[in-house]
Amino acid sequence: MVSALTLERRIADGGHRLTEPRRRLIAAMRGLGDHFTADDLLHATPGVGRATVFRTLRLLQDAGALCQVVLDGGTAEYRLTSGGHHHHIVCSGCGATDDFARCDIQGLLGELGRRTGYEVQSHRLEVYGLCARCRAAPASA
Amino acid sequence: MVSALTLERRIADGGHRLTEPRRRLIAAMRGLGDHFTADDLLHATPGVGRATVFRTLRLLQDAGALCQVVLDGGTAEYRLTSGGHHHHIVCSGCGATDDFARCDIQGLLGELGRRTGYEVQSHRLEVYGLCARCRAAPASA
DNA sequence: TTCGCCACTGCGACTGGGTATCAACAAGGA
DNA sequence: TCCTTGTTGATACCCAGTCGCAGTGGCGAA
Repeated sequence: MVSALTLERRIADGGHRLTEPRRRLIAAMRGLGDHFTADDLLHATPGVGRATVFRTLRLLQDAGALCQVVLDGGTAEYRLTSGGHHHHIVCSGCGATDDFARCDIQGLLGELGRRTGYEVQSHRLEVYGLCARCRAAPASA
Repeated sequence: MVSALTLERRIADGGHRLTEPRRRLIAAMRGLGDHFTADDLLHATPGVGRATVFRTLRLLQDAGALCQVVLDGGTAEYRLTSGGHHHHIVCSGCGATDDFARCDIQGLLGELGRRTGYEVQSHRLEVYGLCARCRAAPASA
């Protein structure tokens, strides 16, 4: 988890202003925990406008402090991150997410580039499964 | 590319009816070529309702004859496929897509499962880059 | 060939997630 | 204190996809 201090510093370091709505959104993100939707955030910060929520989400994404997780059904969630190249493993039972940074598929990507003629630039890898808690209690939500 | 005959047989084999709108949608998919959006399909089949387009897309996805490709920006396109586990490499220049079936990341997934406690069930891998044609003519769209 | 069931249809309203516009506001440097 | 300009909330809009429903037509049975 990324500390709120770091988040605030990232905003300031990016030449952006540290306004009251942004502080409240950051606090709400910490309160919401591991993963949240834009709608969760919207409800957690009454008085902050819808557009501001999405603008701040994009700001933090651009700053590398937040990333979007595509769930199995195609819906999007957000997750605070310490930045850098990484991927997600998502629990299809409870929606919990985890990061993993190691993705040694460079060999695969290299061969793919040679075979298809593409110049590979980036990739997106999402892994779906059941977390330990959901495996222990399959009926939980 | 999958032949229209195969598509029609897949629908019939699944216990579904081969109706006129479905025939027209299949013909349009062939005409649209490699990859298309729901909107392309909608415009290529005037008179066929919006809901029917999406219902038929889902039907073919369920039948394994069609797959959804998530582009770099998060938007979705569709692509006829011969089925089976595979992934996509997408050109960020012209939007062309290619399949690739080989994805030897079982080692990575296995280690990931052990380390995180997840029971890995599935994964989604999309690779982005520039196709040979776009590399040759960078200004093309 | 006709009949009848029910899967399928088009329509149109709706939803969810996100963006655009704009006038008013406020952070923070001079 | 003033001023610039980045940021704000409200609201309308967009896009992709879904839902509900009454009418239609595919296709197996008679």
